Amino acid sequence: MSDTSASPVLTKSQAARRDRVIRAALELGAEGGYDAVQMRDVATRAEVALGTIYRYFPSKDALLLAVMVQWLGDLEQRVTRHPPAGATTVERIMDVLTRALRAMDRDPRLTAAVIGAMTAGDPASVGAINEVTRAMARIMQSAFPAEVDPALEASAAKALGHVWWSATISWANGMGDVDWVAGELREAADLIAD
Amino acid sequence: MSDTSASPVLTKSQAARRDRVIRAALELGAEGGYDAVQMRDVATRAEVALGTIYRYFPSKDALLLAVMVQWLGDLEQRVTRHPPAGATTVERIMDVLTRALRAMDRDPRLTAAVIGAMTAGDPASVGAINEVTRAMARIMQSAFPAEVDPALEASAAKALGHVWWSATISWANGMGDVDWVAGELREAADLIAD
DNA sequence: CACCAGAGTAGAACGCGTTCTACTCTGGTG
DNA sequence: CACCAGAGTAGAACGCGTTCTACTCTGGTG
Repeated sequence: MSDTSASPVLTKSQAARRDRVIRAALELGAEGGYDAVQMRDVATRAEVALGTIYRYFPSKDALLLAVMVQWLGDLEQRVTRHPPAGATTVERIMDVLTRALRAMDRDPRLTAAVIGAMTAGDPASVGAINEVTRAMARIMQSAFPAEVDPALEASAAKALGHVWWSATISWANGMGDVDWVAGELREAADLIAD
Repeated sequence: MSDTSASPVLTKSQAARRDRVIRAALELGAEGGYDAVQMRDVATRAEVALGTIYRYFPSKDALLLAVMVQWLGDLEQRVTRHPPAGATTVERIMDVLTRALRAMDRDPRLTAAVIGAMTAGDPASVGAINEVTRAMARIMQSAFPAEVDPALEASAAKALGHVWWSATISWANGMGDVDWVAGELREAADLIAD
């Protein structure tokens, strides 16, 4: 699901190793942000040789992206289980986005680390980034009522996705807090969602 | 203009040195992108000691940001000299943005390098990033007719700025070409500009 | 069981951003 | 002119991502 390459199915102990590595990166990132995720430390904490990490992930950024993919998968599950609430489309959109924002705000250092990885332009990460983008779009679409013109809805979801993405990057770079991001999103949602 | 810190006014030879450094970074970036802008090479090409670069710019990213600030200053001047053309607001917006896009497309490696620097989350760069954002907003506002409600106009310009920024980052990361960015922008502009 | 491919390990090595050291040059002040 | 602060220089050194080397372990096949 998160592996676009022809992954030859991991053995149980391999999957466990991969998970340990992701968790170690996640913990270090939550504690100290991007710079604190040092590959030597990840290796130590995951009880794995440094070289082994590179067997599973082509780079530090790819590893952090894997963290994000897992995180987004969790969010999507939650949204599926608890569909967005609200009378108007704008309210429902804001409900979904606010949930995502809250989750990000819980581990700001980690989120910033992951966003940094996504925007670093590592060619090896393009696949993972696409996956993230699509997941975000799916999550957002669940906020639109069923009877809206699909083309228009896709446009609106895409535009809002851009606003989301841009504002989140700014936030990760230290300008404005979560409320600012929410404000930008609401302003755009008012403008766009008829 | 680009220095928020209390810069004690550069001497002529200092300004020249600073310019040589920026130009060297610009050239290397245009030739080979972010990775090709190596500080040792910048120093050599600018005929300056490695340490001297760090007297002017706190980091590689800050240096690349200075490149972008200069670039945007140029764009703003051009737009002021040749105001955006077009009968409708959407057309005028697209005119401005297309000009910026063309300029970016002329040096894709450099642009990607600069975008990479902007999204790297270096705290020392926040000032420069704010400056870039404001310049972009100013440039965009020149495309709106004078009689529009200023609050609405500001919202629209901000939202479009987000779309611009997000799409450009995606482009810099290798997904979609300039036409894709233009498409995303037009779609959003149609949606937003009444 | 004997064997082998290839996954994992410890740790050295490399590359490039950044910092530091020891020195020289420059341009303003008495 | 004598002097000094601090800007500039050459190059060593450091830190961390990434790669490489030489070796061991593991789990599947005859």
